[in-house]
Amino acid sequence: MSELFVRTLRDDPADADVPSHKWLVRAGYVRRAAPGIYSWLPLGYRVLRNVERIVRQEMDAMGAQEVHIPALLPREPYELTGRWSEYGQNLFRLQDRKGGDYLLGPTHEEMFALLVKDLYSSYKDLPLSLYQIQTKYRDEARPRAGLLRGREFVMKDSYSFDLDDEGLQKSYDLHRDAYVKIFNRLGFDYVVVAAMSGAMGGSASEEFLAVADNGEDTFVRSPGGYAANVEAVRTQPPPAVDYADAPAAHVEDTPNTPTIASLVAVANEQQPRADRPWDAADTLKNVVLMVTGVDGSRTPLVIGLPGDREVDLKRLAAQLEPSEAEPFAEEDFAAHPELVKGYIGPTGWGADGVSYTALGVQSASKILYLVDPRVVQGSSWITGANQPGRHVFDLVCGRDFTPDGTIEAAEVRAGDPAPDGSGPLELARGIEMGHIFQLGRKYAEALGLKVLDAQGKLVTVTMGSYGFGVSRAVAAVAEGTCDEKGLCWPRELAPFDVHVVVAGKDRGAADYAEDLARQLDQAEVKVLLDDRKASPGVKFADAEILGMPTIVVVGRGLSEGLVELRDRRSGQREDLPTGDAFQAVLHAVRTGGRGVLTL
RNA sequence: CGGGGCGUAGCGUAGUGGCUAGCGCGUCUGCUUUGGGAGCAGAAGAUCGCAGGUUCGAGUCCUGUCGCCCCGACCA
Repeated sequence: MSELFVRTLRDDPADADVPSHKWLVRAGYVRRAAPGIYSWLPLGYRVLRNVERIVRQEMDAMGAQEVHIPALLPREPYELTGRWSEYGQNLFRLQDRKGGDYLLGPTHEEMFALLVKDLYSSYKDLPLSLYQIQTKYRDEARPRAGLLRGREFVMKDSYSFDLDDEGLQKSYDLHRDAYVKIFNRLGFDYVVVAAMSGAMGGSASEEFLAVADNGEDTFVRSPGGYAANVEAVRTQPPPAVDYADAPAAHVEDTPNTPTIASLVAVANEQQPRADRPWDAADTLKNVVLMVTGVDGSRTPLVIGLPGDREVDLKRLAAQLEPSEAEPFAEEDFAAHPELVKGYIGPTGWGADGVSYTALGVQSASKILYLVDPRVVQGSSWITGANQPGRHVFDLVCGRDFTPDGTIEAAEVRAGDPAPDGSGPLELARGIEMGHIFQLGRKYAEALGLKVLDAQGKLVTVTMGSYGFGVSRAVAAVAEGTCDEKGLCWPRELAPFDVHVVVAGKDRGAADYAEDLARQLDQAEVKVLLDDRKASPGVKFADAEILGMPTIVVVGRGLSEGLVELRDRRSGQREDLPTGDAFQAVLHAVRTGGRGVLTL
């Protein structure tokens, strides 16, 4: 270790907030090179390669073949699929000396599809799964948390190519199984959730999340086994209501009720219900947003949802992808006088003769109106009358107004029912570690990837896309396993199996430790030997920060013929006769034991 | 891209417009020490993020810019 290129820090770096970032820097595993860009030092790089090794083994085992596509890519393929513009600001673009456009690959669907198109042309060539472990580049708006969200990161991405949907399902399942194996070996708490496919397009997709309190994703799960990213949760709509006997809609003066709370209070005062007081869930809140399309077009969107729910902008964004939504600004309201802030109602209804035309406002600009799935046919609401200080009561969906459709934009709350009836949902946080998609034919179509089928007909190939964050996994595992003393690697990922600390000053300790290290090395155990001339306290602290699973202390016990074996995770210590140390360490390493093992 | 906080040596930090920018850790040399981040003596290491400006004088004030962290919109 006197030769290892590492320097541990005694203080927490000021810019590190999350534990994995803090410890990876303090332990000398990585150093920041630029915003969201990190250099791997010897210890960190060993962990990274260990993750890669596991991924390679499992990908190879499922029959995928490894290739390597450049990170520096030409513009054209991304132009063909529209992603040159869809990826927007997140794409690193550059030009060569002739002014030709290039990009640093954020993901490689296009290149893989073109590669297969280039070489294969028959159904007999399929199915095929290719993968690579490659550096990806995304110019993130906000890199954060060290390795967890960088602008340069290492990803394993694979792609499957099949003739039909059945084949795609099979390839998808194979990948899913391989992912389960990978995640089990990485040794951390994870959950597989239903996901939105986002910018990738395509249909079915699932995410593998590392369960972590400071993860960026929120997911739900039910006692019955339902699990989904909140973005992908499908609301269980209540049954439609028979409104044959519902009272007619009527507009009432409700002065000074721009908020749901003030509206409910006034409603209870002026229009009390016979059976129970009004509450927020009786109101229909209409939220206006400005949606910006990929082409830069801006269109307003009104979303109607029960008044006791907020719009979850993250969920909404996932539905609108790749368009982006932002709250309606004051100038937007000025440009749309038909939308009366605080008193917005569903468009197109005609109760009591009140309508846009009746208000003397041109309704030529029909605004898209989408509702939460809870706003079902026949449900009755208190909602804005599109006039300041007035609301409509008993406004019935399907009778008095007809939404243009539904949208999953309302916040998901703990206790909401799971869509499959498997019980109330619980919310938790996670780090997205892997994402598998059934892409379908979007890319194959755009790029003309077709093969001849058994009948000699050209058919478009269907694709799957499977990502795994390799460098993120290093951080996520560190995040999930570290403790108050430092890193604490699981066996398969640790840079070294054993950390031998020479704690005695006499020559004998150093000699014994070196000898033990040599023996272990010959037995193919990876040993880190701390032979530095430093005080024992320094060495113990460093051993804990660096986080090798097994620590051997050669020191004061040596005079009595004893060395100490420590387990980093549990902190268990045990004195062993010097003659047994080699076998004991070997046993601990080979059994993957978490505890100290005796002979 | 919005809101908030912050940039001083490898790390952590102090610094009322006024002298040669201070301290701790780490690093180097020497001696002593060696089971929980040792002691003494000495040394090296900073264009105070960058660029302008105000001023007799700027780490300190102003403007811009870059970067960092946190909170919101995106993803492995």
